[in-house]
Amino acid sequence: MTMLLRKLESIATLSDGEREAVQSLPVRNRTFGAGQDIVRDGDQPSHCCVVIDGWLFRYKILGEGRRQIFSFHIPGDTPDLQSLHLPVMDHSLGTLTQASVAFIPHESVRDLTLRFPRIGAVLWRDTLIDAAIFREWMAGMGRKSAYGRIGHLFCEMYAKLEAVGLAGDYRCPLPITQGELGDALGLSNVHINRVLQEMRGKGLITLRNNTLVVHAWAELCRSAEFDPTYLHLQKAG
Amino acid sequence: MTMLLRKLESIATLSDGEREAVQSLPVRNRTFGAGQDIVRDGDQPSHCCVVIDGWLFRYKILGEGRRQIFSFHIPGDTPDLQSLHLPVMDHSLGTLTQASVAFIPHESVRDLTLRFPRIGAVLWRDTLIDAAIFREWMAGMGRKSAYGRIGHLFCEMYAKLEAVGLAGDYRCPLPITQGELGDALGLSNVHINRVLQEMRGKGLITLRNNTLVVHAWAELCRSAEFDPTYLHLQKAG
DNA sequence: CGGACAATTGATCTACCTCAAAATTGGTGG
DNA sequence: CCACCAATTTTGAGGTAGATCAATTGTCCG
Repeated sequence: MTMLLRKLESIATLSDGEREAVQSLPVRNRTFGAGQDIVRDGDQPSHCCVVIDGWLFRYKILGEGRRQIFSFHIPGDTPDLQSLHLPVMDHSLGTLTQASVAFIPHESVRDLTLRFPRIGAVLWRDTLIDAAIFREWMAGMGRKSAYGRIGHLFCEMYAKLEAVGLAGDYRCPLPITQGELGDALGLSNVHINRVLQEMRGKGLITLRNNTLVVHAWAELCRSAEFDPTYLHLQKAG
Repeated sequence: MTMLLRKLESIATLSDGEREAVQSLPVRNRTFGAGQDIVRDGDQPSHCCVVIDGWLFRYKILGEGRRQIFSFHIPGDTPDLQSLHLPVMDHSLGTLTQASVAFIPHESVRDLTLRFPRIGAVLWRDTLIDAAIFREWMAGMGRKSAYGRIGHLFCEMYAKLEAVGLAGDYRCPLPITQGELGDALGLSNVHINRVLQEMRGKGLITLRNNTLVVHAWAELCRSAEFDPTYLHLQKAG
């Protein structure tokens, strides 16, 4: 459970007892290939999960092949905490890349939050940040241009990766296809492609081999109206 | 605190002790005119709030007069629980109509959740449903037509109002202007107007005097792809 | 009765979509 | 190491849902 611990400690400072309790959680690890579902819309999961390695994403299928992607998840994330309190899934969780995922029984997590309310608060807080990110995406889809939305997603993913030590130097992994970007941002893959070329043309970014390099961070943030406040990256009081 | 109690009991059955603890919360009531801010982007609130009467909404201002509305709130809602764990606001909360709002100090709510973890779980659950609604709006803004989005919002508001006894008979209050609908759904007020006329023309709905009447519920749900699962209206186990 | 706000209408424009094909890329087995 | 397959990216050519701008009309109150 090192990954979960690292995530929790990035959010709040834990006592020895808390740390030990987290480490003694009964965890079962599983690996998945790319493009597999971990939990499906309508399921009633009995476990929460923590991303150990690889990327996951949450999505929902609408009719006629339409798909909306809600979030991308990186190592340390707990993309499925909601099933702790909402028994039936209203969306799906799948892998973007090959991934290693740790599963913890709901019962153990509930017990943990009862014995250590501060850990409960940290997990609750995590789901609130999740919601804050949803709001930010909503603002993008409702009121920003394709250019602004794409730039914003790049800023967000870089900031999140950097915060857990998986990126730096304005360079980060980004194993997301243009089609997936479109389904996340409410755009077509064709239009994503054209806007990416425009951003490349301006020398703002490079995106190749699943790697994003931002050549002009300040300019990217400005044009995407990116303000990281909503990520609430600072530690909790 | 009758309103909060009613809301909590609509979600889970409370014990006598829990009920009493909720009722003895130190509450301060305030009334607001229409169009006033209750909490602003950047604030660090010290209280949570519960809607007693009237409608609220959450929103964020982007540049150049653009605004994104994230949610509408009706009596019984707790639109500001996130400030309990995220000290600085990343959006604003304002009134849509004249409204009466109850404020409870964060400290008291935290204390309540410590003494009665089940209440904490219910509140946490409430914020998770909030996030589920955000996801549903995202899916609408990303992948649905204006027609589908508007219809979906009508279904959602009716379902939420009906669940707390504020609507029935396919008729409900809806004190939302066409401009506000547009800012919620990522559309212009002009287009909202035209789509509403189309829905009226088909005999689907009536919307006048801040009152919505749905004449063909099943057809509206179908055309909006509305499935209430995401509202998680059933009581918690 | 007047003033402000909300709804409606008309005309024009454009950001982004759809469809379809071609070019690239990356992974795989031989 | 190469050839090949499938998935992705890229390009081109229309098409359209919804935006913008600017009146006009309607409605609600004080």
